[in-house]
Amino acid sequence: MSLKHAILGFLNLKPLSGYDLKKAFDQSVRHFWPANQSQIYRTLAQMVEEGLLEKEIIAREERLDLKIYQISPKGQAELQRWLATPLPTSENREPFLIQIFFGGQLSDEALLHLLHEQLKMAEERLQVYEAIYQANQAKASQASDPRALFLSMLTLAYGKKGDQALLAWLREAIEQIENKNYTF
Amino acid sequence: MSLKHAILGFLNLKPLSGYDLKKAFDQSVRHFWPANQSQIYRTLAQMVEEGLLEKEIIAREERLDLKIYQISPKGQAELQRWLATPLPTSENREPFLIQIFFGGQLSDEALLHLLHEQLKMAEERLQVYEAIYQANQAKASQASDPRALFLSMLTLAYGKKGDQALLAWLREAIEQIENKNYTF
DNA sequence: CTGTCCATGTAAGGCGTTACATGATTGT
DNA sequence: ACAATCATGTAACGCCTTACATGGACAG
Repeated sequence: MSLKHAILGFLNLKPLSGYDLKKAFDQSVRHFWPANQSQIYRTLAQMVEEGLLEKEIIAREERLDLKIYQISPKGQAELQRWLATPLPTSENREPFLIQIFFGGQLSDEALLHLLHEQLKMAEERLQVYEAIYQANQAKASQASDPRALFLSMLTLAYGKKGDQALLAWLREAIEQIENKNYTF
Repeated sequence: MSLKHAILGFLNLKPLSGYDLKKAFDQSVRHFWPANQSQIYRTLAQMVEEGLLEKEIIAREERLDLKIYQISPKGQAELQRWLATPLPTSENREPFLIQIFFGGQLSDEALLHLLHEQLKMAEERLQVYEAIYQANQAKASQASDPRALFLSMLTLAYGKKGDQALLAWLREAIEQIENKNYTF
């Protein structure tokens, strides 16, 4: 389960509450591993049971107890093991491609509409990636660990390259359909 | 649920048994929508209940009854509606990127090993795509519906472009890590 | 005083995977 | 004779999503 390992990855940097973890996901890995709140809490409980984490309960008057999770030695070992183990390709599902695949049953207009919508979304996503990229580039010179920063930025570069390829594909597809050029 | 709509897409071309459907998936859309056998049978039953399909039972002496599924008018309407409706971007999970993101906690060797394994897998996948592509190109001139064939081939082109982008990204990452060049 | 943030969780349901179960037919 | 293919399904489990539930602190 990758969610578990992503949590271990964050907690190995520093102890966090469930709430903080959710923010950490949303601010970084959500583009390739969205995590939802209720699932985080459930998984955290499970991981404590498995001995991967330790839970520290901080009582506060008049407020909910704050629960801080720390990685255990067993958790660190598991993280190291998992991080170094090559994974089989993840089988990604692309419902959009099902639409294209069966596009023979659709008019040119409907088809082009689908493609233009994808184009719009990919463009917007790419702009978001570029903005994050540049913001980090500005801070790069003061980074305490340039190698770690570089690696985290690699995941962004992956997103950018992927979107650029998608855009090129979409534009070509649109043009071919418009010209009724069905060669491939 | 996209599985349902993919099934509608196939059955709109011609009636099939559950077994045939599984083969249809495996021979075409599995790269962007793998479907597993038991799920197909369950979904088929569900779709009959919803009135999207009709089930014809063909008795055969001494063998299991053969069950052929046909799309109903309601199913055709639903397929048309779904095919023409733009979908939000599907959030794809990439466990491999989690490993890279937390790669700061890994040695260069371990990191390069991960990347090389991905490289190998992407190269193999790309070769498979190329082979399918060329096999279809050979048959393209006799196609009864060149537009439909073109569209199904578009999904393959998508896979190829995506893998090419992945390969470029991987090669660049490997080189940068080898040279300890952490710029981005 | 209204909304957003902080902070925790539970419950139900959906989609998908893995394992199990059965038995005839066809090809080597 | 043995394996692969044809052909159908059930059961259990896992991961994720959506909706629900609660309540203090703080900012405009």
